[in-house]
Amino acid sequence: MNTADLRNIPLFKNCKDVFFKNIENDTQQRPHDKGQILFVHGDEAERFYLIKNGWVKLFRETLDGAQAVVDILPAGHIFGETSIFENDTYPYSAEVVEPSKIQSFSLGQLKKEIENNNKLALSMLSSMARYRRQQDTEIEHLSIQNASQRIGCFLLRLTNQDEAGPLTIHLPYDKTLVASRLGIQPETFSRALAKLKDKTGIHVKGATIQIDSPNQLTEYSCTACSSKFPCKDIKAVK
Amino acid sequence: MNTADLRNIPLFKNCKDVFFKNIENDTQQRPHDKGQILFVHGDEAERFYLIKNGWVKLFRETLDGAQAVVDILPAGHIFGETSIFENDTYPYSAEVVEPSKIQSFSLGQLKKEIENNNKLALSMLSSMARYRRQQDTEIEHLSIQNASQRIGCFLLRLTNQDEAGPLTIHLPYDKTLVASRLGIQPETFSRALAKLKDKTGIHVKGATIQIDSPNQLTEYSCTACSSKFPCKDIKAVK
DNA sequence: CGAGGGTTTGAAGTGCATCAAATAGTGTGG
DNA sequence: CCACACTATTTGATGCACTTCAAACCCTCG
Repeated sequence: MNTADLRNIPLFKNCKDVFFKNIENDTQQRPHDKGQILFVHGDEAERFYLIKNGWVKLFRETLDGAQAVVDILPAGHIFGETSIFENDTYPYSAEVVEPSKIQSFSLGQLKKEIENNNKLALSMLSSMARYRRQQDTEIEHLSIQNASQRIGCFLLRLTNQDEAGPLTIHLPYDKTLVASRLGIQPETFSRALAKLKDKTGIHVKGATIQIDSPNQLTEYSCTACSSKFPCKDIKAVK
Repeated sequence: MNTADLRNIPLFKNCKDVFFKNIENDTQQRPHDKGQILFVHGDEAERFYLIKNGWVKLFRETLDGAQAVVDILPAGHIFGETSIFENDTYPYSAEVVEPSKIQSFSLGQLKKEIENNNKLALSMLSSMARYRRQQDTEIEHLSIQNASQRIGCFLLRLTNQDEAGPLTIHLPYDKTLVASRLGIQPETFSRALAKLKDKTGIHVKGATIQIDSPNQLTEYSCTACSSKFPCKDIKAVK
């Protein structure tokens, strides 16, 4: 895969060359190691980021050290861009979870463009609405689904949600990370996945999971969700 | 209190008289009884709503009957307006929980205005960003705070968050509703509130709660939250 | 091969849900 | 103003789900 480009982000589909020229004028790109913190929740925000390749975890942390994972993003995604509506502070912390190449851009430029380009403002509204839909669903899942159902739901959203027949998927990142993404402890994740195996006949071998009957999985998980499957809006990896 | 008016909604602060004239051209208002359903998640959305007085619960429901409360809104709030970014379907159901007067407006008019008035688009972006902040916090609370901490947090967000001394508040609606709002069962709510009483020295008498030491409450609840108190952004009743 | 991280398993404890029933509170009609 | 009906809230008893702590296992990679 080629590295990601700002021009391919749906959010910017209505932006003209001038915008890209301007914003690329003030850009930085560098490789980051696993574990590196890009910024911390509450930091003053001057730049937004594009993942050229790798993975980035967005999270929030409490005083007593507990962590809530907001999202885990793959290449092609931007983050930190909403800070312009958050008093110019980052609404979460960002940590690189795989060796990654990450590019950053000026938030000021973006802000200027949004204020003058109604099309961009509308795109941003759409993208925030999509995010909102996902968060609403996330809240619902946290309060209604049990651990196994959440895992099942996550697996289904990793598929293209079209095929009825057997299919094989790979977890996009460590089980521990998947667990944190779903608000589950690693130990519980392991046990809950075993339970899911019992209930839905999936086969697990390391990070590879074979789903013989997607129906059985939707039966098990989507019963405890208000969205009807397929739910392409709320993919596990967007 | 007077009944709420569209012109006082922050979202519309940058709209001209023409807009209000147009939109008020196509308006309906009527009283609703407790328990009435205004629309259901997934319904085609043609109108958005303003609560003139009363209370409205927004929620989602799963196949097996479980319910996740999205929010509970007082007079002066609009809802359903984001449907224009959700394929013109409502992203939640709405139920009147107190006898209420509710006014509705054309989503088409709103959409037209947003597409032509960049100021309005920007206001909407701000308002969606605020919502997003609240949702992020909600997710964090659900996965990190225990029931008593969530209640404590809720109580604190009912206050004006300024005074250090003793203060008295009233629950804005039934304890059962508060419980559902916080994703807690009524029985658990009752017990968790009792526990909170022990831990923080608050006094509870019906819907009236006296907080002798707000500090003790923040100590107890805000330790398990990533936002620092005061957190006026994420009020319990907005 | 050995070190280290990721993953699983075991044992025990905690918190919340559930079901059932008692109690408090509110509004109604007599 | 009282008794009744109905709802909201509390209390008790029990079970299940998830967490925690500890230890074993497994896999990968130098």
